[in-house]
Amino acid sequence: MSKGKFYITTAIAYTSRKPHIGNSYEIVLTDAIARYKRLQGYDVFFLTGTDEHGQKIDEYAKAAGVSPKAYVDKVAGEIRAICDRLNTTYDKFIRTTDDYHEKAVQKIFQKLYDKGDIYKSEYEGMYCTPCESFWTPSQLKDGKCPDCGGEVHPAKEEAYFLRLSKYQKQLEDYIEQNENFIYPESRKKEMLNNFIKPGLQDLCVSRTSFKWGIPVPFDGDHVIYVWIDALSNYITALGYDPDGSGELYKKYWPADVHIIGKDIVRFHTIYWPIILMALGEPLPKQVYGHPWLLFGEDKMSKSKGNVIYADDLCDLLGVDAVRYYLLSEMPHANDGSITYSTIIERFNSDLANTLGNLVNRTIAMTQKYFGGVLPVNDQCDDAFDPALKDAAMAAVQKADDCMTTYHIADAVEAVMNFAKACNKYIDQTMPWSLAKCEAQKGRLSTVLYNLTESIRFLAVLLTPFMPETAKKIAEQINCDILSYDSLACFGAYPLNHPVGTPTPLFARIDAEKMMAEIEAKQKKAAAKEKTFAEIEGIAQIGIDDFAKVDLRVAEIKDCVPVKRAKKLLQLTLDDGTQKPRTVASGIAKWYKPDDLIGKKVIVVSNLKPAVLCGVESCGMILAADCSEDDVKVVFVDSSMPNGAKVR
RNA sequence: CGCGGAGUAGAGCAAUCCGGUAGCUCGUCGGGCUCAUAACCCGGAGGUUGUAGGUUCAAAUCCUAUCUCCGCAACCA
Repeated sequence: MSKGKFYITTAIAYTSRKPHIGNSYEIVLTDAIARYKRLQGYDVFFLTGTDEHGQKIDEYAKAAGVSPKAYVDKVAGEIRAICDRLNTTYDKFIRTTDDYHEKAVQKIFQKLYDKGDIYKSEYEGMYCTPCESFWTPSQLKDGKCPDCGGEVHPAKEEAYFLRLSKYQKQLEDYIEQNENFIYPESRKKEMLNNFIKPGLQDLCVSRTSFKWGIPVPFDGDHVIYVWIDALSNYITALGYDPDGSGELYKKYWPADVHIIGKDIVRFHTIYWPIILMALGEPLPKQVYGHPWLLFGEDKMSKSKGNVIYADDLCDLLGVDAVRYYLLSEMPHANDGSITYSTIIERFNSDLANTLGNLVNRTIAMTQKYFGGVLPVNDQCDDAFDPALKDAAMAAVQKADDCMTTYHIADAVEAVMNFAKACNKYIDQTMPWSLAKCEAQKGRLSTVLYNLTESIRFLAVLLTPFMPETAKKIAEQINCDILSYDSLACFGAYPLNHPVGTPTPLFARIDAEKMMAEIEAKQKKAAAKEKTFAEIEGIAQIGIDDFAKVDLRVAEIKDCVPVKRAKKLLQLTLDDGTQKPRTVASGIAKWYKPDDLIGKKVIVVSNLKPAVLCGVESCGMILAADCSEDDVKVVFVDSSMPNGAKVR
């Protein structure tokens, strides 16, 4: 029985590097919602994928010494593998380098251009010829180029713009008329007050500074702005085509909800709706900006070897435990945190003790007292029974309320609270005591039946969150009545029906032992990282490339903090020339001026000057990244003369 | 004074909009039970709600100041 269609998407993941566990939250969250909707009978289409264009990827690929395409193929593969490992049921995995997507995006761009909503204009500014850079009047320093201090002249560069201004009123009306469009509420105010009401400026939607993108169809010098490219995936994946869309598109668009991180709400609630309005297509019904998963103790960093990846965690604890943790630990509005000790704690207390033990003890008792088959009886009810049944029905209702507002953690909690109610029911009814008296057999049978039926409720309710566990529970109670509709009333579990064998669902974890293992693993990873990993994959250069870098010994004569900058120190160096050299360095966190004055360092003397927080920096001093959060300047012997060339 | 978020029991969070006995989970301590995975059930201890003022009969909640932490931006040449 279908309740209608439900189209749900994640943001597509940027293929800059392998995602850690925090990045994996979104796909699990979306999967839980998708599974829940399917369970309820919706015709669900669940889309995820990867965003593979842009300057950053171009740069990463260069650093790795491979082509952008080879780079994104590798990372997209890793991302997809993690989605699969997390047992997510996406219906389609789109890549923005897919041929059909690129073609459709070009058509979209063309259509908007033909319609006049994208227009060619000029990016105006002050141009510095030697630096090949544009500057706005406010960036200029005394009317000169802030980079080199040279003359600038007014110049124009052509670019394509999207007419956001035209749709401002229409967007504002849509947001105000559709209360739930931007969710949660707080983000809606943020968008309206900060961006829309002050007035939208037309958006520059093409780039000429790099090539790794989809070319503008009628102007090969430009590539399409990555956000136009990326956002379009929600419709190109369904076969949207300005000249006539496919069946999937007709069936599923508009999206019922876009699940995205809170940092990209702006793109999804301003640019995206306007693109759709310009195309004449309906707008998504809702955009949910979820919070981020942060890291409790230390910051994760490769060099410490403590980056938590979803697949490693799955190896350690099992997929469902990871899903359970992500879904139950993340608050609805605030950022959540993750540590190994909280994962283990939750695993033991919720999964092993509350849930696993409940299933185990119930089935064990059924086997022990009735050989696994509960005889039909006349349902000897007791005072505790209505409370249990009410709790079951309440859990279904509460979970549903929470799921529809995307309070996933609360929905999970509602289900686990019911498991606790079952444990309490066992203590109240004391089956072991009933078993001692033959006259109580009927009552005992009723109690165990109620428990088995309750466990069936749990199996169904847990399906969206822990699909494998739900399946295992169903097997142990030997029951395939698992539809959502079967929760309409208490008592669908068949009478006189054999249960399976009790097998622990989750083995308790010895926290100390596991922490020791993890630490050992991290040490190993950190050691490996320091010696090899950073060096592997770096593109090789020739001696002539190196010769371009001019390194000199210099003495730090003076050092002051830079105003308005947290990380910068301004150094004055004696590099052997007559002229003192000023260099800005981002080491304020680790060094005080007094630590540096009088010391000798190595300076890259022929680096193009740059202005940082108002300070003109001519060159840079060498320093080592000792770990993610520790930097040490390379000091050299004081006997080296200032200005000596280092090679 | 760049923008924003957050400071509540040992830990993680709720209550804050719209003032009215500060709740929940984990841990801890005590008790109970013995079907079960040292599990389960009950109870206790633990908080002058970051700090200082103010408004009020009454402040975690409203106002002012201040400190700290975290994102973003800027910036790590």
